[in-house]
Amino acid sequence: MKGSKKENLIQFNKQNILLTARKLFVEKGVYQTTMDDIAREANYSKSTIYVYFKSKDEIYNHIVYENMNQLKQGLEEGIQSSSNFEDCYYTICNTLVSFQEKYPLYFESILGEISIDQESFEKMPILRDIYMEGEEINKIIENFLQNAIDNNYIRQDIEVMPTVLALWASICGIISFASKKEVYLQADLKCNKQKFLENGFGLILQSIIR
Amino acid sequence: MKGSKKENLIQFNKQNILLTARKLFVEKGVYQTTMDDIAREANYSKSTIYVYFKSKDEIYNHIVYENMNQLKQGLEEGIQSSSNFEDCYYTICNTLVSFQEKYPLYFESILGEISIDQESFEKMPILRDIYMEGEEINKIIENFLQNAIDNNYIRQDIEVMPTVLALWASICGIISFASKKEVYLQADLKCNKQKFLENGFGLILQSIIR
DNA sequence: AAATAATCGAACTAATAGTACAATTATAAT
DNA sequence: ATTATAATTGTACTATTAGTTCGATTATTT
Repeated sequence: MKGSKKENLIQFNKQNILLTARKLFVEKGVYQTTMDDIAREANYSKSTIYVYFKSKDEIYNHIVYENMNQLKQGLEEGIQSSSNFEDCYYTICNTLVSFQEKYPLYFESILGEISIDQESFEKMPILRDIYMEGEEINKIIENFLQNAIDNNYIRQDIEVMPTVLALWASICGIISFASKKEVYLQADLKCNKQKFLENGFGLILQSIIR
Repeated sequence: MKGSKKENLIQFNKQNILLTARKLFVEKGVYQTTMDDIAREANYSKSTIYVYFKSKDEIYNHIVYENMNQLKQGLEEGIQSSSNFEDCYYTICNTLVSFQEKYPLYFESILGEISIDQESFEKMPILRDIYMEGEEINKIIENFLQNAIDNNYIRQDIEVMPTVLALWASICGIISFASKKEVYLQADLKCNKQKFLENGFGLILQSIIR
């Protein structure tokens, strides 16, 4: 079944639609992009769009999934190419920053407005993929932290999993804030985004370091 | 002008509408609540609703403002009734948690999806009030941190303002995460929300403590 | 009682997600 | 080459809802 000519065509069409949606979502915003827009721009009729995707939401979530996958790869590569603990920590942070800058629309979604109940999974299977991709990203950070503990780079008294998630939540919180309040930081605080981020990441690092 | 019988009546009607909207937003969700719903439930005609508020968004933002005001008061009271630095820190955290639990719909908005440009302020004056209320909340946290530095409770090498905001962003990030992923924390991690929060707040505290 | 202001109601526009389905076109099988 | 099958299209449709319009009605003030 897979790899057949037919299956390939289906995937090709899906990708076409997703690419167009991606482009339009960035250009005009998700809400302002209509299904008619996507159909016109991708050169399909609206009916055909609905053959490939059940709803606009499903299109959106497919893009979220692709982005998560990309983020996961970015994290893996970044971690592998890092030489020491601190380097690795900042690489993870910066990968997240780059991701937020590249896909500001999707960053929040990736942080987890995603439901994890069976019913949603059945209604929209891509949600399960998103969930699983999230799990894998967690594991990556978990490994990083466990490694740091084993090698005595950081405090020995921490519980790995809750700390992984708290770290993740804090770092994402800081990135999200920096992005939303960039103008404010610059104007009222004379503190540019980059400096704010470095300061924030440094602070978080202090919380786990030996 | 203010305090006149007429002005009072206007305020009374506005409050009526806001209270109804508040109730319906919680009951059915913001998006699922229509202007017709609000009009019917509040016993005004739709036309009258539009006399008092220019749009649904304006209604929403008025509620956000009221909530921010409440949060500010909560923070002020909490801080005043705290006896020492750590107590105060956790009081601030818990005030935020309570707030998120009481108004989950509005928590994210309060963290700052609010624009701060002149144009938005002119189109919808309540946005300026929201902005200013945010500034005051910042000041409260700033005072708390400055105090702690002065009294040598925490590290002396900290730049106050960026740290205030990084703290705020981290704590809110953790709260937001805990709320969105409560089911996941419980099911997959056997870690209840309360424990996760305590752990997370403790971590953040480590980052500023002496 | 007349003038003014607030409110109402009901019909309207415009936008858009999603559907229905018959007509058309491309692809595959015989 | 012809037929059967599948994919695609176009068009018109439903349903929902934010926001508008405006003449009629009701309440308040003078």
